[in-house]
Amino acid sequence: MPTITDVAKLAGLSKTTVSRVLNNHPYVSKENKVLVQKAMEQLGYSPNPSARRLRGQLTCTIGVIVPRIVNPFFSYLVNSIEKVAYKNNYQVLIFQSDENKEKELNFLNLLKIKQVDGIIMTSIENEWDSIEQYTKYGPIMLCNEYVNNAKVPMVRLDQSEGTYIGIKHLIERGHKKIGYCTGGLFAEDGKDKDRNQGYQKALKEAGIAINPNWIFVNQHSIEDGKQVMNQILTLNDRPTAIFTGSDEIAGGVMIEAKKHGLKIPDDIAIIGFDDQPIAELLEPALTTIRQPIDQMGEKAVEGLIAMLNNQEVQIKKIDLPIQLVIRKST
Amino acid sequence: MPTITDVAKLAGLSKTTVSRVLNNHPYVSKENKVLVQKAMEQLGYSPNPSARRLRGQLTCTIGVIVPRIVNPFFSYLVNSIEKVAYKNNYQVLIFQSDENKEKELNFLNLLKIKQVDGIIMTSIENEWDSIEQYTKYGPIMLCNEYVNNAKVPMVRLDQSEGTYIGIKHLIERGHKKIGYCTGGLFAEDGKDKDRNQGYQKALKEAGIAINPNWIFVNQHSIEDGKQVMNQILTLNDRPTAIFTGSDEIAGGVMIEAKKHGLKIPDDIAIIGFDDQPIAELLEPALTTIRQPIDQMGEKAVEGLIAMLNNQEVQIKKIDLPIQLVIRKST
DNA sequence: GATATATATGAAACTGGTTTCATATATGTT
DNA sequence: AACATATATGAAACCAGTTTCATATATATC
Repeated sequence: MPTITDVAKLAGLSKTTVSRVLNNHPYVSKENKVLVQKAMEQLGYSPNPSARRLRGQLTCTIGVIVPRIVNPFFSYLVNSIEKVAYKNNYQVLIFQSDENKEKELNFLNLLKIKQVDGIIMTSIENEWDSIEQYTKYGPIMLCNEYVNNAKVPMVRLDQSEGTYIGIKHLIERGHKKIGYCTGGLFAEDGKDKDRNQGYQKALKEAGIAINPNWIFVNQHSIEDGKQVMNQILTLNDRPTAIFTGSDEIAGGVMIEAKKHGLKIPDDIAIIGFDDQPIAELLEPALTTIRQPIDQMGEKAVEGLIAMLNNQEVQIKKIDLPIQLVIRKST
Repeated sequence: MPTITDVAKLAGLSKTTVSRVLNNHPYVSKENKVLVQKAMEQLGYSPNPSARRLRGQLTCTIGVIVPRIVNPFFSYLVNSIEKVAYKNNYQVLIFQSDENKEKELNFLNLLKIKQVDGIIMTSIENEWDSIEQYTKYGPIMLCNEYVNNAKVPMVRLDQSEGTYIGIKHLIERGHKKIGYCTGGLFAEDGKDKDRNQGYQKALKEAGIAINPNWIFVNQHSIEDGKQVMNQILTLNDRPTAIFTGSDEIAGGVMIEAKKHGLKIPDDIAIIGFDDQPIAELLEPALTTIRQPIDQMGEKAVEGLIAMLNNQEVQIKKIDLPIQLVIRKST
């Protein structure tokens, strides 16, 4: 591996001048700049990132925190993040928080020790106060999950509106008994809180009272969905429709409903969230609320890189469009 | 951020001794070792990885190459790799080759410039000859995809056997006209070649001739699966069963078959590969060949870390068990 | 008791870059 | 012409560690 010294020797100049060319400093003559560039090319030189890093500079790495990569929503998000990062010559360090507060802080610490230039958080486990202090070590961008009053940029969609149009769709189909799955019922901020608000708003508008028996908390996976359905089956007064909060939960609900001979959507209508590929594969195909995942990833990376380049951090909230995709399950 | 110098000062010793403690060198007295450890604890010291890296040592980062993270097979693999890596204090740099040779080489280059300690390749785009040269910069471990005669360790399962039991299962169900999807028909080595062999072996044993019209090359995604089904529909002489090579392709085949009124498995039997979560969600539930993904990821990371620790590189092939999961689609 | 070996420690050199500082020359201004 | 400023360059210090080398002491061997 050639070093900066090799390049300097070949070009007949000092390390300093080579470093200046490398970093686009002013005050290098055109002729010498060309000389250096030729020498670099001839040697196939590329600067050692560790050495640059040591001096407190670029690491060309961005960290991404996801709760679980196996959740297709997040693997699609990581996919688009990685693609845009690659185009911009950034590497992507991936990290699963596993919904564990300590793991999350461990990863944020990489900002402090200059292992990553910035971090995209697609989920948030800790209180915002604990996270905020890390922003002094490098930029943090929120994508998907968010904290409304946080002073960092965020890419998100209006979860309240998404849930509202989903529930409203069920009401328009004639349903009055609507089940509701949520990540957290008493969320004080962010996605779950906004979703809960959308749910309440839609019911209130239609003059429908909330039935606590039909609310299912802390739901995420296919397995959770199955359990929700089994819980519903034990009820005397059952909901005729259910809003699931993710296509995975919807899949679990559906498989278990069919197993017990229920017809979808006649006996129970199901609506998902995300519009993942499985939405189309399910039988009947799943009505769901589409999130523009690719766009979310793109905007997040572009925003983060912008923060890394412009010194002045702009705190922007980027809201993306939301869309109801009606298929056969409602 | 405290540095090694701060620790040395507080302990009243030299940087050298602190470094020795840090790296478990012999010849440090017990008393001084304790002194150093106490100082480190008191200061909340953690060594700067860039500085260590610069000296050509540990980066505590392993790279993982996947073709596409959105393929659930690979997101599950990455999941288990990340979990085991985290337990062992390693970070995971993720990289999508997108089935692009140049991108793959770009990533392997991180080994050369000491950005990662080692790399796990879950897919292989380039000829092995081009890849092999990178092994001199750091260990490469193959996981899932493999090159039989490569002199690097690999974690895999017997793809030939997997395909063989899958096809044999179809034959036992009375099928004689069996369609076959494959990544590459003329693969000279690795997974696809072995799968093709298993396919041929099963047919040969049953005295069934291969019909080239029923072979579909370069298949990977749900969309591909749909196209396969559409191609089948154009045939006068159609297969009565199809081996798909992945649950995703199987899903695509199934959705399209149902769309055209075919009954599964009566009109066409479908068998997948991987046993992904969707296998169970499909209607009818998918018969498939299970790959022990979690175990593959675990073994790959453990193997790579072993190579990084023991200087002597053991070239081991780890074969994992394979299993036919019979559901309703066959 | 003399010599060889194992244990223990620190000063200084080194890794590959970036940054600071000193210096030299070219250009602009009065 | 005298002085100020802009341009251009390199030597040396620096980042935070690791490694080499020199040296001192303790223990083992003959």
